[in-house]
Formats: sequence, C-alpha cells, structure tokens
Amino acid sequence: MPKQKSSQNIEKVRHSLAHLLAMAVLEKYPKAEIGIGPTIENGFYYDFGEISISDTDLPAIQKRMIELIKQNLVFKKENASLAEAKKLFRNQPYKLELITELHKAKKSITIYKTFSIVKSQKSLVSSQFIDLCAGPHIKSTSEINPDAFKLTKIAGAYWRGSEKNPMLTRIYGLAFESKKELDDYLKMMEEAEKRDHRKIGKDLELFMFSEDIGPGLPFWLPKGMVIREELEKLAKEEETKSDYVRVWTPHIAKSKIYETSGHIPYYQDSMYPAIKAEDGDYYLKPMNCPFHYIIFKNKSHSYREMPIRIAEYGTVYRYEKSGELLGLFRPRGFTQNDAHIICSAEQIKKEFLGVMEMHSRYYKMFGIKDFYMRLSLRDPKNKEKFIDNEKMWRYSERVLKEAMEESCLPYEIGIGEAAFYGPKIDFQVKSVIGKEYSVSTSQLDFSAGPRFELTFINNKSKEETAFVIHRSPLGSHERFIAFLIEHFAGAFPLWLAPVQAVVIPISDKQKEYSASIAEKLKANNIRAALSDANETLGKRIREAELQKIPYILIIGEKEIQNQTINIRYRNKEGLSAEAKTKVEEIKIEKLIEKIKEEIEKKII
RNA sequence: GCCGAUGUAGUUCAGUGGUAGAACAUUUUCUUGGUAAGAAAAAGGUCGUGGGUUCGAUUCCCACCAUCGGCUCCA
Repeated sequence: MPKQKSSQNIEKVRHSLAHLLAMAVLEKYPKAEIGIGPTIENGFYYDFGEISISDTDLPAIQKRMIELIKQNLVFKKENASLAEAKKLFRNQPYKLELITELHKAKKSITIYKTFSIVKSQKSLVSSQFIDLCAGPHIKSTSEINPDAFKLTKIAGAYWRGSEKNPMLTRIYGLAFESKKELDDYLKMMEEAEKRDHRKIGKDLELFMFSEDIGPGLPFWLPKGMVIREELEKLAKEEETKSDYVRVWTPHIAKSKIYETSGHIPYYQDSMYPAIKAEDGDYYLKPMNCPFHYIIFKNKSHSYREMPIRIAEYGTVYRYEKSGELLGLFRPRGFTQNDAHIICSAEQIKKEFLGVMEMHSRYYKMFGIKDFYMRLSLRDPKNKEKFIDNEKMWRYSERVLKEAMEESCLPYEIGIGEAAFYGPKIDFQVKSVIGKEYSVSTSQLDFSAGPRFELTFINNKSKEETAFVIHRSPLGSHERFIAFLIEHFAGAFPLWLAPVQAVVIPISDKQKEYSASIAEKLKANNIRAALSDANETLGKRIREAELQKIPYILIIGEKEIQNQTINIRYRNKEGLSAEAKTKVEEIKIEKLIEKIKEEIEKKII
C-alpha cells in the first residue's frame, strides 16, 4: 500500500517539476512560448517555442527551480471558461490551440496556478505561474526533494509530434523521491553505456564505419564476421528443418518492380537514388520481397506444393534520413534474415504459428527473456497510410490475432503500427539503456498476391491468389548482433565467440608446447589463438579477459610435466571474486571434448 | 530531414591566437614472468573539410561533412 501511494506521488512530483521548469524558463526567457510538460518514465519534460538555449544554460535553470521549490509554492486547481482561458493564455499560441480543442471536444478547461504564501498573513498571494493542465499536482513544493531531480538534456521535438509542425525545444529532467534513487539511476545509465554496442564493437574489433565509404554502411571486421557466419549457419539449419528453400537474388533492379510493389510511391524518399543506365533506371534493392515473388513466378504451382518458403540472407539498402542513423541498429545497408512464405488463405494461421515457434526457439537459445510481442494493426482513423481494402484488413487482422492467441505468448496491440500492406507481429526487446526496439517482424501481406499475380492452381483446378508472410526472426545481422553485443556485454557464448580459446604460455620455454595445443584445438574446429607476445603473464591474461575470450588456457612447466592444461574461465558477471579466478587442470583430450560439446549444445 | 552538442595520434582524452601533449596501443631493447597492466627508448598528428577575420588560426567567425543526445521516420 505505501509503495503504491508513493509511486502515485512521484508522478505528481514529476508533473509539478515540469511546471516549475516552465516557470523558471519563463522568468529567464519571457518571450518563450510554452507547449506541454508531461511526466515520462523516470522524469518529465517541457517543450518551449521561441527560445534559444543550450545545455550550458541548464544548471542556471535548475538552480532557479530549487529556489522555487524552497519557497514552498502552492499548486491550486481552478476551472476556467473558454473566454477566461483564452484571455489568460493570449500570448501562448500552443496553449490557445489546446484550449480550442478542449472546447471543441466539450471537455472542461482546468488550470493550475502556482502561488507563494506569505507566512505572516497565512494567505495566498501573487499567482506566479498559470498553466493549462488537467493535473493532478502535489499540494506544495515542500513535497519535492530538491536533491532528487536533475535537468538532463535539451532536444528538439515537433509540436504534437508532427514533422509538419514547428520544432520546439524540449528540456528533459529526471526526478525521483530520493537523491539515492537519482544517483542509482545515473549510475545505472553509466553502466549501461559501457555495454553500448558501438563501444564494444570498437573495443572488440567487430565492425567499423568509414566516412570515405558513407554513413550507415557498416564494415564487418574478421571477429564480427565470425558472429555473422555463425548466425547464418544457425538460420540455414533451422530453416532447412522447417522446409524453407534458400535462394540468392541480385542487389539492383529496374524501377518497374518497385512500382509494382508500391514501394516507389510509399518509400522513394528512403531509397538510394536511381542508377541511370542505357536501358532505364536501376535501384539498389530496399527489400527482398519482389525478388522472391519473381522466383515463385518462375514456374506454375499446384496447391500440393504450397506453402512455398523462400529464404535468403538478403542485403538491402535504405537511404535512412541522416539523423535516424544509429550504429548497427539503424544502418543504411544491412543483411536480413529474410524469407517469404507464399501460402493459401487456409494456411496462414498455421504458417504464422510456425514462424512464432521459430522465434521462441531462437529467443530461448540466446537467453532472451525480456521481450514481448506487438500485434501491429492499422489505425482505422488514419487510413491513408494503409492500403485501402477494408475486407482484407479485417480478415488479416483477425487471423493474426487468432494465431497470436494460440501461440500463448504475451503480446500487446499497437494501433497504427502495421505495414502499409498488412498487419504484423513485432518482437520487441529493450536495449540495455532502456530503449525499446523491434528486433524482428513478421508480416501478413494480402496485397502482394494480387499486385504480383502470385497464384497457384487449387484442388478445383482454378487459379487462386496466394497470401505472403514476410518474416525475419533474426532481424538483420546488423540489428541482431547489435542487440546480442549489448545483451551479452560482449561476452558471447562459446559458440558465437570470435576467439573461443587462447593459449598462454607462462614463459618462452612453454611456447612450443603451447603452439601445439593451439594447433590441436584448431584441428578440432575450435577458434583458438596463441598469446605468446613478450609481455608478462598478468598482462596477457588481462588482454584475454578484456577480449572476453571464454577459455583462457595457461601452460607452465607443471602442465607440461602433467600433460594437462590449466583453464581460467572468462570472468562472468555476478560471480564471487573467488569463482571468477577459479582455475581447473584438465587433459587436452578432455578439454577438446568439453569445448566441442559446449559449442554443439550452444550453451549460453 | 529538424533542434542541440561534439570533432586534436590507431584508441581514450588534455591543451593553446605564435605551426601541439598524456595514457594505452604499435616498433625495438632489456626482462622469462603462475592467473587483470614489468622497464626503457623510438616512431606516430595538414588539430574533420573548405572559406573568412588576422602579421599569424588547431584556437575566433561562417558554411559543409561526420558522430552523439532527442524529435520525426523505419517497407
């Protein structure tokens, strides 16, 4: 009970802080226009127009907010008539817009006034700040802990989230009940930053970018390539088991195909511009779908062979807007774990369930527990974003919902999140820094069938139009590996580790024997390295630990005599100091057996 | 694309209106070390790119590019 109450209170505190922020900003920048100031996870923000500030101005604003808090200002709610409200906010265009809308929607207009109290008179005086607001708020700023909040950053944000509107300046703040919670949160974010895939990718030499090549175009370095290839191997195995067939398709194509697909009208802005050739315009492919349809159409199909599952690790290029690029999460060139299941209407549900089972297997394999699925439907109020086919939307959304229910996996519904050609199921995970994103997506497409004339002959000898399921359980190599890097903090499970074992001779005397051990490991398909540089043992162990190599094998005189190997296991988080440095002596044959088994079973 | 910030050696970062410095990494030498950094020396930079101001710009101003934090978008 008390916890519940306190969590409600912090919401009020955060909201009240947003008002104080607006108050402090208006004092310092009287011409500023105020937008909205809601609470968010861990804090609050407020949007301002007609203001020019940078993060160096934040400490002064925060200082003023603390002064305001210490004045024990009182929040008071009032109802206002349309005329009163319009008068109060006559210089605030954004507020006027909201007032007009509230009035139109026949909702009551409430305002919050912030007063200061003159102690001697015990009465309220001088309303210092008035905001259009539904509340609720705390009674007085004495409820705010001035040490438990912090203005963190400045960002641009479109008024009401639309690109068409002016861009306002958003000031973000964190707020908690105690200073300790704030400090803990800041500490946590600091720790999370250490797991950032961009940092680890550089430290472990997994991938890189080059300004000379172009933004958003990743290079896979030898160690990162190992992970890519392991994932690809996994996908091939799993897909073969599930009766997929594999293909390879070209990377450029004539424009006609994208006109048929509808991508040119919908997505031309985010495609690389055309390559001009004598016989017309060619585009880098932004998706693999039409190519797989063409393969399907290469011959006629009977209902007996349906469904047909065409798979490819397909490389695509999308000209994402410059500000949208984000390491491997949002590159411009990436390779998808793609496949298209072309099936009849009756087969949709079963195929979808199969796709979801495949997801579950993968997620279990990687130990991904913190995820949920989002059933993404169209927004019936915003139909222009979606293909106009009421009947098909209803049918598709119903089938997907049924499949979702039958899968027994937890899911949420995302209105307006559907693809333009059909509903989808996205697998949502959270990155270490708390950012949520879709790792993979499975979509039902009822428009590709008629558009591309994807048909098969049914059991009544009639031509029947097929449905398409787009699916990519492992997303793209880029996004999935970015996720795995953060998920494992760079300490990949043995089967994915770029270097699986490093052999470290204590001195030059054991160099030759150590080299022979490394060779033996390699002969058994174990990715092994020899660390025989002219450095101290401690340093070479440190380097192996920093490289997060799972098996560190130490060889000294004793090991040569006993014909054994001394294993130091990679430091694992959560282990006691003692367990971290646990060592074990083992015969080489037994070690190879152990490592091979661990790789085979993909132990995490 | 929009708002804000940043850009100095391979990496992480100091610093300055008078053509630059540390640590780690690299190379060489010494050291042969029993579980997370042994020592010394050397080499390494058109201070993101292009303009402008100035006797002189890496430093100040402008533009562009890239990256980062957000917004928008993500077939």
